[in-house]
Amino acid sequence: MADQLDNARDNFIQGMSRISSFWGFPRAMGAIYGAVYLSPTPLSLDSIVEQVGVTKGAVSTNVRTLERLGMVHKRIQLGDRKDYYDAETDFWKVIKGVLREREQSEFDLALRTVTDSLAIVDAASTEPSAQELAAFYQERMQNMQRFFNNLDNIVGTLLALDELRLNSVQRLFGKSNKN
Amino acid sequence: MADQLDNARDNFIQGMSRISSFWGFPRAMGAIYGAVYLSPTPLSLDSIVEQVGVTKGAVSTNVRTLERLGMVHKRIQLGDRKDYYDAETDFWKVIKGVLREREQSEFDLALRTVTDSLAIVDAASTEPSAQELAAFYQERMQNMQRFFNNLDNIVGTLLALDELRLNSVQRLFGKSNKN
DNA sequence: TACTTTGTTTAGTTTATACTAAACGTTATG
DNA sequence: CATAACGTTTAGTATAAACTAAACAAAGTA
Repeated sequence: MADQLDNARDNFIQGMSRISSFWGFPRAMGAIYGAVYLSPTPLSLDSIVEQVGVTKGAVSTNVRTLERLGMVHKRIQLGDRKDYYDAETDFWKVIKGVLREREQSEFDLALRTVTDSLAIVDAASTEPSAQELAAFYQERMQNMQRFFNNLDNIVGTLLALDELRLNSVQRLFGKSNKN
Repeated sequence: MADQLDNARDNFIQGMSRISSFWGFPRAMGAIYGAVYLSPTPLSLDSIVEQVGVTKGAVSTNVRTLERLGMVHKRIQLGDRKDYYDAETDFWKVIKGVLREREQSEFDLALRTVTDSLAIVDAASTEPSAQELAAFYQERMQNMQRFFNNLDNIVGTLLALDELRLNSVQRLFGKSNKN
């Protein structure tokens, strides 16, 4: 029966919203993705409002970030002023989108923080009185800096490879989610 | 001069607290790790309070979760009632700890959510009227389920390999952060 | 031109949560 | 036994962020 399916869909949407919130995104964002993901046809903004149960404003902003992350795609239809959205079903792409976002925004800010602090230590390291402490700070900070650099390179490489359609992650782990 | 070093340390601590908050952890947690990480000797709870500038209660709770994640280690000294903490400096271990925490807690809850929804659909799939929609739901949900399973296996494998001291990630990408 | 229909923006409210302040339990010590 | 030294717990507060409600802009239509 159809209400059973609705039941399943609601349950799924609720789960997605929980996962979303767990990974630091708004609850509504996951819910919206869940609704779009379970729709056979692209959904209009109002349909999403209806299915998810949040206001138009919330859907508007959240669907925009979803599109920026590449998790949904806007489909415009000729002669129809509404915007329709369907879901990205390649989850590696989804992860890639999230990684890219975080990479750019605050990922190398971590690096910059460490580099800045290190520069301050370097400037003070000539003073003999606190020399051993300065050396210790330098060692620790350099270790962290190295690590962040490595991580940055790894992520950057993965993204770049994927850009070349080689899709390294799938190669590494066996792509069992192609559709 | 020493206040220059203090300056560098404060800057570093502040940066760590920002990174922490960005990844969904309390700000104080990152700050505490930063303070401990930059200390040549294990720090008592009160020293942390002094350096970070939050209350004892906050340090108490945050340092406990830090220890659960394996990011700091408690060092007790004979004849001293205070607890001392030093930092885990192997950042792969740190990541491993965070991954393990998230893996256990809410990671397979995601899986369970999808599985549950799928079960509901399966139960309703005998009804002929909504058959094609049910089939669509099944396909989508199964795809996601497969993906989560793969991801779970990958993470589990990496953790298990690391458990065997093979430290697969370092092998894969070249370990330049050994100390 | 006036009126709909769509999506966006904004001001205000709600909510979750990290943190503070202080009480508390426990164990040592005079 | 009383007091002190630690760490934990709890009740309350502050704050950040997501969401609501409503005004708004844009662009088509009568």
